[in-house]
Amino acid sequence: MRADTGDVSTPEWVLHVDLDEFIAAVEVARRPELRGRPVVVGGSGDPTRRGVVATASYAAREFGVHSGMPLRTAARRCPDAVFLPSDPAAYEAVSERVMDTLRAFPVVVEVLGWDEAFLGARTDDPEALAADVRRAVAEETGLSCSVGIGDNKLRAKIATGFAKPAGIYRLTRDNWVSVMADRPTDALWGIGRRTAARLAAAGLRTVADLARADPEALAERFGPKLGPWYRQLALGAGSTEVSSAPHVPRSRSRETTFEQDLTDPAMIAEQVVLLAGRVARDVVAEGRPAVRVTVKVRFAPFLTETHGVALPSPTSDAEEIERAASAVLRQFDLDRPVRLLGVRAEFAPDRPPP
DNA sequence: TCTGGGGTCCTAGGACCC
DNA sequence: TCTGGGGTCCTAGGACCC
Repeated sequence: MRADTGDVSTPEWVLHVDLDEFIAAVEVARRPELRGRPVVVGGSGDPTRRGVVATASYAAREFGVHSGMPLRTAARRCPDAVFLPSDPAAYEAVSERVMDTLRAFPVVVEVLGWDEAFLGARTDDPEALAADVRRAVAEETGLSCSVGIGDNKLRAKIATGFAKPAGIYRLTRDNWVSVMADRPTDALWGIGRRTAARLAAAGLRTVADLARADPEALAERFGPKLGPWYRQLALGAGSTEVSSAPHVPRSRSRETTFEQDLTDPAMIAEQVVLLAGRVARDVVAEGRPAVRVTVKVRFAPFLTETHGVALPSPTSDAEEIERAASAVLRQFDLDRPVRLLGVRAEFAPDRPPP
């Protein structure tokens, strides 16, 4: 086993641990007077400005406030909510403590984001392990989490939805059909609103419909990989490999939505250079050179275009990345107001072993 | 629902080559 | 020479996720 690949286990059980209302819970932990109140975290914390909800506390969700909703809408639905700005550094720090708590168990921990992880475990009693995990996380961090137990990652992940809040739920081949068959296809992890609508247009509304569909017809309609994969999701099939290997990023990006749309080309060009500079610092920190630079422009009202270039040679040099981004910007027709600018650097893909 | 920011992966079409 | 077919690479866009 090489140190940089981490542990890979093929476990008897996959547990999916997901913190309850994570970002809101972190904020409440440092402002105890907010406990039980509707709390909405996102953007600058000012609901009159552009931004969306990162996390709403359960009290705020009762008013119909949810992640991704514009802050303005959230304020309309729940005028008494406390609005707070996002503080990524704080969430990162708490997340680290949670993950360390999980790593203290005899399991393989695969981090999925700030507030989620898969655990690969060999145990006769996954419910007891899940309860121990919930207790340890609460003791070490004061936070509540929910745990999905599955015989693969897909089922564990979906199980967590049924466990929330503050619970434990087991979803395996034994109860997959009885629990999932009649649910809409977007109950599956990987099928969202748009794909669910396209599937419905093909007569496939439920998980059972999709499980019965012909893979070749799905490939024809949805693509050679995606079509058959959707059916595998409906069957509850998924990977059982849980890996603690550190994530190797494919790209780094920075983007900004402006409070007021930009129309002055000089100002747009200046912002692209600033974003490219931030990306270049991220590239240097990553320690691998960029091979491609892409610029994203979102025009008012909400039309997004991207253009990119392969760099002449891999580089981490800020001036080269800024120059590339500026050159790419010239590919756009900047004849409409711009609400968002973004710059992304891509790294070389992993080389296959010789 | 007037729609953030940071990512990943897949698809389709055109270019290019033999 | 009005014209095949397949493979691969590149690019833009879309969908999804947290």
